Amino acid sequence: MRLVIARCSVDYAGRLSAHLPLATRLLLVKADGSVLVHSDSLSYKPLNWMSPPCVLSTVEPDEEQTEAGVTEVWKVAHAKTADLLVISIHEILHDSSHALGHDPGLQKDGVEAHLQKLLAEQIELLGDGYRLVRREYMTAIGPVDILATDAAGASVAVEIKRRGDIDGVEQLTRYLELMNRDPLLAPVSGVFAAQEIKPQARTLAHDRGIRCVVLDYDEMRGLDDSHSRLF
Amino acid sequence: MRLVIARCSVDYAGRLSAHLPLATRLLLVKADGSVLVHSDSLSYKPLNWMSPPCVLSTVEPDEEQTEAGVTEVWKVAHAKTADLLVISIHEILHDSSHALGHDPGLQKDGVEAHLQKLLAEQIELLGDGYRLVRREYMTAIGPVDILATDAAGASVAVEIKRRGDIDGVEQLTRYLELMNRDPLLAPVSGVFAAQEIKPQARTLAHDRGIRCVVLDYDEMRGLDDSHSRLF
DNA sequence: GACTGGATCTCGTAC
DNA sequence: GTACGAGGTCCAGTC
Repeated sequence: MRLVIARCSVDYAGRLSAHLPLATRLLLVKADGSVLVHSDSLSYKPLNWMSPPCVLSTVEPDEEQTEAGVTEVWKVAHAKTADLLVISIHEILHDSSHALGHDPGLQKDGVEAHLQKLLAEQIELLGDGYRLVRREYMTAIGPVDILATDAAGASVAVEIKRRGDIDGVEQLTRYLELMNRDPLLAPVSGVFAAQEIKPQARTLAHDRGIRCVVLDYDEMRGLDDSHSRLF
Repeated sequence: MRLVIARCSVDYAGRLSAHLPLATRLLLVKADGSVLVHSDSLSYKPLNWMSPPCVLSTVEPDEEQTEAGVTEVWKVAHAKTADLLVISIHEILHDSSHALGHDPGLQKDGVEAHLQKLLAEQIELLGDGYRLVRREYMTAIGPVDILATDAAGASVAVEIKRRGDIDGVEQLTRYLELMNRDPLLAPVSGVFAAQEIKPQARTLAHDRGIRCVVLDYDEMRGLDDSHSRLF
């Protein structure tokens, strides 16, 4: 990764035309050749950029550009499309390169895993007297998201999805079939819990005697104190 | 703007939970307090970030963290929501700060200006015998995008929009009223040109005797050679 | 490979 | 302020 702080102007021609007047900015050249132009505010999104695969070439400024104060011109061309990013550099204030190595990448515990954790902690949301047996209860065909017991002590298998679709109902149905063959567990009833349940999924679930529960993620997060552990 | 290259792990808790295992990354702290975490590939989007308004505080690692090799912990808290980004730094390999000053921001010559330029160059798209008089033809209430003449030599005012909405038709109507009072120009007919024209706008335009022309941006760009000038 | 839908979407603009 | 639509959308999944 190469970090350059430079006074520069930038032109982009591709799906649109855009221009950045002369100012001091960060030029970020990544190992894959991609280039990002960042200003000192307005986070997240670069002012301008070129996505990989692309090729950076440095060329000498022509006479006109030299007179205008340009010392160096970067041309970043996309390898497949005609997109072109031209960075006209007037002055380089900082230039350093760094070997970062491979990045293992982002792990999104994401919403489904988080919902599972929250619901396990707030299992009483399913009804009075409900108690958690365990998360990720293992069966021969895979783990059930949550195994609980109701007020009468009967087993309840819970399948959690962010968006409740037919697939999720089918999945829960397979678990229920299998678990109901186990005399130690049977009878096992099913709960299909999701932030949003599609009408088709709801119909199918009801048809199979599976209860549907819509989860209010924000409210559950509000009740939860786990993210305060980071403080 | 502060640039830090560091071996670090990152945790985010907010609208979702996410974790970045220990690796070497770029930490970018902007003047507005926002923080971006970038890896050396996969351009454009940071691996993780915190948007302004937010507050960065540096805290000492606790005993457990120190034993794990953490030398410094950054906590970036959003000012309004409960979003929190925690960066556990194991080693700082580079650290520099730079005053960038204000950025004039991106000028999207964008599609409308580009369409205007292209249509001026390809004015015959409006019909055989059409000729360009000038772009940005000035009137008392503002510039008309394009003034042209048709095959008979009569004046034609062209309003160009990316998306043709009712507003654009109203705008062109005002220009036409004004220009038709000028005996040197009158009679002036109107053309409403856009990549996409909404049904309501089309109806209104036809009702006022204004012709609608849908522009094929890609095709016009294909005929154009101006963006090749950048090469 | 094309297609589809989600996103810590972001970013405008109209209302 | 909120609501709606577009984005150089990006991105990951599926067909």
